[in-house]
Amino acid sequence: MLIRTLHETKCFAKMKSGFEECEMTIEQRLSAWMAAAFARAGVTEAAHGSIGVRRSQNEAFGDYQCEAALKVARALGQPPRVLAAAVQAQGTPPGCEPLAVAGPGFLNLRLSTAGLEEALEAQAADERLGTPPAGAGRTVVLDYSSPNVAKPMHIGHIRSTVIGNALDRLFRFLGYRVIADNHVGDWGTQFGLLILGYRQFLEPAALQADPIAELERLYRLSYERSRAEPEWLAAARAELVKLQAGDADNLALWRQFVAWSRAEFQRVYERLDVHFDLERGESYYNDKLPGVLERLAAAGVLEASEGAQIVRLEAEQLGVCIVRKSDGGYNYATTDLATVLNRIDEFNPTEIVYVTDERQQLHFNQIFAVARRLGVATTLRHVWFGLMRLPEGTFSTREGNVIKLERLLDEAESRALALVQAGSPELPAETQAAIARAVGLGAVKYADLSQNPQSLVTFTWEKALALEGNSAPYLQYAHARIRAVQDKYRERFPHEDPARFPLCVREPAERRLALRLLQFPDALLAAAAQTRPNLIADALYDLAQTYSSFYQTLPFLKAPAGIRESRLRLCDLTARVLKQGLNLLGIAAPDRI
RNA sequence: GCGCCCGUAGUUCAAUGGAUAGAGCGUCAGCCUCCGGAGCUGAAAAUAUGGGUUCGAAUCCCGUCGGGCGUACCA
Repeated sequence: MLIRTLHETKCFAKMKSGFEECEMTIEQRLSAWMAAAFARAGVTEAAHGSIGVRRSQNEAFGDYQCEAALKVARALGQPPRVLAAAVQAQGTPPGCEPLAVAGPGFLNLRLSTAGLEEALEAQAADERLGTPPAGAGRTVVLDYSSPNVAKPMHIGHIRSTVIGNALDRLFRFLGYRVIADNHVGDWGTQFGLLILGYRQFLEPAALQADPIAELERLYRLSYERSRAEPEWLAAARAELVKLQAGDADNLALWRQFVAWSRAEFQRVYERLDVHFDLERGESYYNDKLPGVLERLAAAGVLEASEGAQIVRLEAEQLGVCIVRKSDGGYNYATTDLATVLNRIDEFNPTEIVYVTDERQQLHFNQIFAVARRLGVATTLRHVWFGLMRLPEGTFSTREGNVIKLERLLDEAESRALALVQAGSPELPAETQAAIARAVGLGAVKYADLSQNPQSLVTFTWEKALALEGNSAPYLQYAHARIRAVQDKYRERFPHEDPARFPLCVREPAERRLALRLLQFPDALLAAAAQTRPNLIADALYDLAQTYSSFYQTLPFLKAPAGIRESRLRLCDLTARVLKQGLNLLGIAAPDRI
């Protein structure tokens, strides 16, 4: 598991004595207290399972709630409210008001004003905004994006890239050592067709203008012909065999294809602000494939069937996994196994995480099962996401209904630019363009990251480019507005420093904001544990909404001295959380938009 | 056929088995003498369907209907 269980986290926090306050989130601290209180009342986690608190959905029920009394009452033969009352009698958690027993047996917790203020001061003083180093000492290899050579990156690629990159940033922030690897599809049967197509149909002018578009066209032509002419297909296979045997001409051509593609990918990654530690394509593992077969044979799991070499996985309901084709060639299962083994040897990771679409579930389940047969103990996880499709159906290179990723980004930027020009005509054009890039790109990324990765998404321009409501620009706007307030404060009170004043949380709007701020670290832990960046997006949107309401309700600059500074500090902390959260999603938060 | 996933307001999405199912867009009604209206406040509006488990189900189990994906040599 990426994130330890709550119990383990508690132990971890205790080991680092002296830092307890910073090593645990509010929710973890209250959960630990609650588990101890239940233990004193005779109910242990060992006997009854994990006991903790969760944030309340409804503020009428306090800030946090515990429903453990309801869950274990039956096993104890006690009415839940009696048990809850017994826990209530154990005392009051630090920083809280006395426990309340409510409804059928809920225990409701409300942070005291002093407790809230103290926790907020600690968060404000912490560069990491109160986030525990949950990944310290752990290594994760993160495999994402992985486009195919000779094909343009289209909007179907954005999910793996953007979701994977958000997880990448999140894990790093949590203290993991992350090895982000772009497992580019640069080897395989498509190259036979491509080489043949290149020799037959190439238009040099088109190649010069846009190499990838031309390669894609060549591939499509060659593919179509292969379906009609068996001889063409056979010729393509022959070119592939030559390539794999190291034929100099074919190898040179292949290298050129890869180079063109990589240049194009790189251009997109730069725009997306996505960076990898490794970009090992499938070809990297080419010479390691025979070794995989040897290991499988040595483990006694290899079997011949219909001319192919397979591993039977019927026991796991996973069918059979072909590791060597009947023509002697290796396939992607072999490559992925070699990749697993290589990553373990080289990086000794705690776990390896793959971010791909849902269609590869069976494939990875097979790979993981075979790896276990080879004695691999490393945690292997497939984080899959739903396909992206168009209203009229699935993308298909052959049908030519793909939308290039770069076109989407261009469109996003130009729409954002129009807004910036209208809203901030006084800014220099260069600044406007930079803001438009941040806003447009943010909108595109956020559209993907703000929903559950596993849901199937239907692409629409309207949704992908939303600039208001639950969108990145809304968050960026909230952030920029805070920076403007701070500027104005410095202008009017040049000799004051808000940091010298305590935070006070008195008004309901302040209290709500304070709670949202303190819940940010828990959202990060949940997002990592569930590998769902949308939990970060949800928390940020909730925070920004709460902030906007706070902003409308209470005066800052016109508030009495002291209150004024406290509110400025709340603004500052909100801006920091928004900026950090957006950064984890790969979205910039400019000071002006 | 078998396997995986999904059906939530008009629409696009939320909701770690918990209390009154939340948002965006759209619709309707309000809010700029004040710190940025890309904003705020309010209203109408939803768990496909039938059973079951549970103190409690959108969530877990079974059936039905509807949709997506996969299912031996593409990756």
